[in-house]
Amino acid sequence: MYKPATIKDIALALKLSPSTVSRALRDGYEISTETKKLVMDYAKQVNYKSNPIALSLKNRRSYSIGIVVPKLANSFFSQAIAGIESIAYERGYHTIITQTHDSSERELINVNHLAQRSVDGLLISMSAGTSDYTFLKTLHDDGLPIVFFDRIISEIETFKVTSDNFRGAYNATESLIKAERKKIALLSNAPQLSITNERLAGYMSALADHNIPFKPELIRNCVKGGNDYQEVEDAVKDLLALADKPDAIFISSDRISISCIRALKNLNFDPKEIAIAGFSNSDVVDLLQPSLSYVKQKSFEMGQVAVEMLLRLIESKYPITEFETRILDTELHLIK
Amino acid sequence: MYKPATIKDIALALKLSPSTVSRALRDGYEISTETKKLVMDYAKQVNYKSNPIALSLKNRRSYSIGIVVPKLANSFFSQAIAGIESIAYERGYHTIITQTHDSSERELINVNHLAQRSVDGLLISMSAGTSDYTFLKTLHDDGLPIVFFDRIISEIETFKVTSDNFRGAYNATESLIKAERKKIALLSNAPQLSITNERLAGYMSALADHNIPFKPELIRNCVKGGNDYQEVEDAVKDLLALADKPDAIFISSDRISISCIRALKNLNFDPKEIAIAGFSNSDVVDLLQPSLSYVKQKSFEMGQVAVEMLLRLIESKYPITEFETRILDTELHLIK
DNA sequence: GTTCAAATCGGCAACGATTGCATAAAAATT
DNA sequence: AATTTTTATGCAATCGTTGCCGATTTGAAC
Repeated sequence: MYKPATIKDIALALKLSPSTVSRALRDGYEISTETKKLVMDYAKQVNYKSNPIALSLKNRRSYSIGIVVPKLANSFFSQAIAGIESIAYERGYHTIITQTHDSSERELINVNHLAQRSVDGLLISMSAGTSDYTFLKTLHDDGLPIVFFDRIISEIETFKVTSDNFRGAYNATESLIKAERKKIALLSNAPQLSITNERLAGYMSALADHNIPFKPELIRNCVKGGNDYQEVEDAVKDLLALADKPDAIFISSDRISISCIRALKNLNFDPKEIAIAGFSNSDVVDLLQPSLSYVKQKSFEMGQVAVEMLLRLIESKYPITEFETRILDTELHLIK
Repeated sequence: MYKPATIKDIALALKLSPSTVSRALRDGYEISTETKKLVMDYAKQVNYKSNPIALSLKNRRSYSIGIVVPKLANSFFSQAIAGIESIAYERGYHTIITQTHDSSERELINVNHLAQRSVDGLLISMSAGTSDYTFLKTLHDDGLPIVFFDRIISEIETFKVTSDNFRGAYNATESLIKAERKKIALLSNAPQLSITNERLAGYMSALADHNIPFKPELIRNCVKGGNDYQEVEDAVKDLLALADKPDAIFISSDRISISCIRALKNLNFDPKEIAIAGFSNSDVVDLLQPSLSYVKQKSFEMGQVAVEMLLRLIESKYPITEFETRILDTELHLIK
């Protein structure tokens, strides 16, 4: 049975009271130098480490923050987490990472687990499956600091950070137009996500600005967000079977972009026939064949911004009522 | 300030004692039906959830397990984590994921944090940078259940699970030989890792079995394990500048495989001139150009096996002294 | 010699939940 | 009516730590 040394053990061994040991370890002014040395030496000897669980219980502060993302296998999120950690560690906080696999049940469980494990705050990017936010609203109303990133929601007023999805989608779509493409299809993500709608708006706006009529029949929603390859392949097959076949596809999500590339390869389509552009933060996107022009989000920076907002909330002495939503711009990488 | 409802709050509101409330909530046989209903209804009303921190403190059991991996952005590890979660959740355990970025300092901090947060056990795949295992040995000797997966060590006796790295490397190397390649270079990982040496042995054995002389000058160690692209590009450039230039490269690590592909592309090498085969669990490896024959590990299964071993350790009533090291076979995917 | 203050240290309580033991009240038995 | 049994509930300790108050000792000042 794993049982680390406690203050009581030290007190017993040294015939002191637990309070004295505690103060000696924290270098309290009321303890004599000899006692301090005695305690500290013995503590080192038995490898004493203060128990954060007991401290959490007493202080309701844990110096750890919870992270909830849909999928770690998604490069965007692992990059954002790296950004979060880079700041959090520096400021003395630990991170506890959980993933939901885009399931709202899992999300509910993970969030509650983190909240009850007394994390000091929560960084969350919403799952595609979630439409009921009351569990988050309850926690937030009870005073748990929460910051949303990337997949944000409007139902809760707090700090948020996301990408300029509108402009990213606009630019990518425009790049296809400038490459002489006229019939640009859209492979879209789950419709309840903020990013889905912003990207759709960017796509439509680019079409409008270039006097290309918007055709709803060129849009396919992949509600499983690329977690299900077959759904994407079916959508692609469907699009390419249209009488008025599209000559380009804009893909509004990372995982769907990958699946679309695979579908085009499996269906043996000529890359010249179909141009593709899409959102992707994959670190190998430049090595993929067929190749993809891609919109890259500033994932690492987004993680950093999010955690800085959260620490502001956590460490503020007075309740904060003025919130900000930061929008980070995106980078368009063209590939001929 | 975030402050969820406690048993005391309920007791006060209902004019009962905390003990009665506790027993009513756990459906104790000694509590009258009316009292139970009263308590349960009120608990639901104020959204009462038992505080796992308090329980951890009392029971020294948290029903959560700690996971320590080098890098989440590495597909192998995110797949293994998914495997771990698939079993852990089913058995009522939570997971706490941390990454070390292959830094042994970070590893030490994360492991200690998890141990003190009273996880019931630890699943760990070692960082490339670690050579001193005393911190783990101390925890293990103190009774903390630990299971190693993938990057295992021999210094601590416990359950372990890894891939058949020898055979994977052997088969991949042999496939290059069968494709008429005679001068096969090796891009290798950090030498203190178990997997590095096993894969090196497989490579050498395949050469020997086919009467190809082993040439040390064809081996390059990338000690940063592909975390540093430049290191890999330099190694590749160096190999291709040899007078007796290799006609194939076997790459013994996931991240290095990707970097090597990028290097070959950046250096504009003719794919026909250099055949490559390597370990990779990337989910887009089949879409990469130049293409790669790859050895895929059973990552998901490995996570499942590891967590099952850990739960055996955790839930065993008596100390376990007979340990097992499971070896999972690998899959070779050939690409012409 | 008396009073007071500083220097050290111990004891108690509390954080939230559980549980063995004791106790109270009500019901059943004699 | 007295006693036992059943039923329901409260008390106190526990986990590890720390804040607060009180106690003791020592020395100095008057």
